[in-house]
Amino acid sequence: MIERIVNNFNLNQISESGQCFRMKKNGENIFVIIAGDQYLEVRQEDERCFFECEEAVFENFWKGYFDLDTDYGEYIGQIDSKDAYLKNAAKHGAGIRILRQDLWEMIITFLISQQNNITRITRCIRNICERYGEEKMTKSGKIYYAFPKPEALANLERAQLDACNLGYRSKYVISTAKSIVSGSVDLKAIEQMSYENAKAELLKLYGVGEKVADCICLFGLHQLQAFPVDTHIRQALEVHYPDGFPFGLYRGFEGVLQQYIFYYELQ
DNA sequence: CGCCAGGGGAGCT
DNA sequence: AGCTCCCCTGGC
Repeated sequence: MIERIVNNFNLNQISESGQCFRMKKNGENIFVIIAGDQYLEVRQEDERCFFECEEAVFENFWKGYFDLDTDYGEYIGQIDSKDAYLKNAAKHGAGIRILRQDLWEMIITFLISQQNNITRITRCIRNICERYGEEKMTKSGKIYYAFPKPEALANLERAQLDACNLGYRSKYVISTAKSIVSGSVDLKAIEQMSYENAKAELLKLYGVGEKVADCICLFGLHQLQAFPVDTHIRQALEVHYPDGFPFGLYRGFEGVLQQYIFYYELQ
């Protein structure tokens, strides 16, 4: 078990901020997170965090996954002192971090998220993992399921994904999986691209529009300048920034502020 | 180019 | 029963 003191890190807020749908609260301060083929339990007591894993796995995977080497206070400190709304939003969600999640998982996750709610998105993801992801076992004998590989989804019939509760999003997932498997869209290449180029490439995928592409850039590529605009964000910006959001003040970490606003508006 | 119906329900009040 | 859901595609 690894013990760490971390500032500006709150698993409750991260799990509620709607960026990760494979993080489950499992008791008062205990969270289970599945990422790729890894399984982790974390217990959090304010700034004290207890990660149930080996040192090497923590150093090589989870530390990066939770973005623990980044000081989010640096971002919050740069907020315009005259902007009371944004300051309050950041204060309210100061424990949020932008996780470094897998690109492929984020593509499918945010295809499913469109015109959908958190409860159902979580259920959809669980369904496809349990049916089409590889079954794994922890050292203590707990069964869990990895995220299905592109090949596993590309060969499905629409009805099989309909049964996972995806609705009309089934055809997007199958078509996108086919594009990845065939190599017409190259994920390894996208990981090396600038934000603009990566986004343009993602927009080639059937079912990926402006908003979903930005979510993928932010959560799957850690492109912090991506600023996904959904109906809630649009409304919030119209109310609090009638003359436009001051993107120029926050170059390079716009997406972090987007998360603070999104989480703030959620409450 | 702008507009908007339709997709297929399920979750929440 | 009605409204919403971190929308995108395709047709006009």
